[in-house]
Amino acid sequence: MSVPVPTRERILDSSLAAFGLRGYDSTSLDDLASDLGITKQAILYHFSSKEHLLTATIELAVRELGSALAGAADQQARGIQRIEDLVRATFSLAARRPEVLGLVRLVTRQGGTASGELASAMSVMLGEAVRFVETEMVAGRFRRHDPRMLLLAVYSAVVGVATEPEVMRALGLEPDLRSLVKARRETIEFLRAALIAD
Amino acid sequence: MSVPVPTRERILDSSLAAFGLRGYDSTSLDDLASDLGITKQAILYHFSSKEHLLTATIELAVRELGSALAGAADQQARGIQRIEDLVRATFSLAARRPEVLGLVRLVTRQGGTASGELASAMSVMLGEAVRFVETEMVAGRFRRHDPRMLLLAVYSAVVGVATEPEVMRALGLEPDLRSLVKARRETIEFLRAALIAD
DNA sequence: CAGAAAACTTACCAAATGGTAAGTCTATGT
DNA sequence: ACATAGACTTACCATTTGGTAAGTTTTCTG
Repeated sequence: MSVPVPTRERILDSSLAAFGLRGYDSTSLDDLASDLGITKQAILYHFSSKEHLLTATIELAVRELGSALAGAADQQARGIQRIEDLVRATFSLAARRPEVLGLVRLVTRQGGTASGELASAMSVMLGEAVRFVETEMVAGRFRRHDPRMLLLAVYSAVVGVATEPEVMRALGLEPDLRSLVKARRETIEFLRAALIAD
Repeated sequence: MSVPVPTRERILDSSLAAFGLRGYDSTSLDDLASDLGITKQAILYHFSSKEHLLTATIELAVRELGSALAGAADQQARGIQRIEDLVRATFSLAARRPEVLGLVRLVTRQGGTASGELASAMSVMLGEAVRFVETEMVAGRFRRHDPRMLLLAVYSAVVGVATEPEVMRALGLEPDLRSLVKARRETIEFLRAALIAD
């Protein structure tokens, strides 16, 4: 017997999908409401303005991103294994819920008012990542690079591959599950080649 | 004595900047017009609808992208040198005219009606790139990968690094010219490590 | 210089958008 | 049974938006 999902959560789910896949300005409250079979004012009852809705949606995305990554990364894993875990988790998230990474990207690009929270959450994650990469470099398991630049390249490559279906199409690849699996494997290979010290 | 720039071109320049940096839906014709000191109807005189304006803007971006890359890539260059030329050109474009890559990204992501031309232009470029990479692999200068997947990773890494200032900030890097130069150098190092066969 | 085409502007307009005000229905605790 | 609070809906509203119609000014041409 399924418990009915509270309206508030349904709104957040819908707006995460819409904002993440189509963008903030491209999504009207009326669109959201009619998708949910409610009225716009029901949304404004739960979230006092569109911007507040965006803020709450970003919070949700941060939680989902955080739990997806935290759940995947074995804290004990070292070297390329840990990177592999994270890439796998990122691709899995991109396949299951593309809107989450879409929203992260939207916010990191536009940077508006509501982005403070995501920016700080990202800062924490990236700070940990920098320390991890530095440790690996000191231990001689990774090639020497500027850790921050390296992470920027890795982040861009992974999120890009995972979220650019149109580019895949332009390359003659269908963005279906099989291709995504292949893209993940190749991305890991690529990173392995770039990272592992001889 | 500078010749006055025709209104049509001024509109295209403005809309390239606005669409590329802020997005299509986020840019109103009234905004564009008041920036240019003309009325919205002057825009609609030159371009019969907002969508037509987008199409023309995309054409402009494709031309700029094409000439930036064509001008940089020495057709004779082989191996990593050619990749380096292209990365350098891409970063240069990202620094000089971030809106061009922004628009390319916008269109490759949203895919709408007007994207046909850019998609086909990209297909051509990427087709050439695939053949180039294959040649290099056969010649033993590059490691063996799936060329298309490799290009997807390279494209994502380069365009990502060049166009994600917010992520740079989250990493504690200011997206100024010096950091961009450093990012370019590191990206080339990264690609070199990933690509060059032992 | 006449006149026509090009390059605009002023004046509108219908639809969409985010948001407010006020009412309705329902559950719940007293 | 009844007030009360929560969860909505119906009814509006001001602004913004893309777009049309009709004029006006400028530029080119015969």
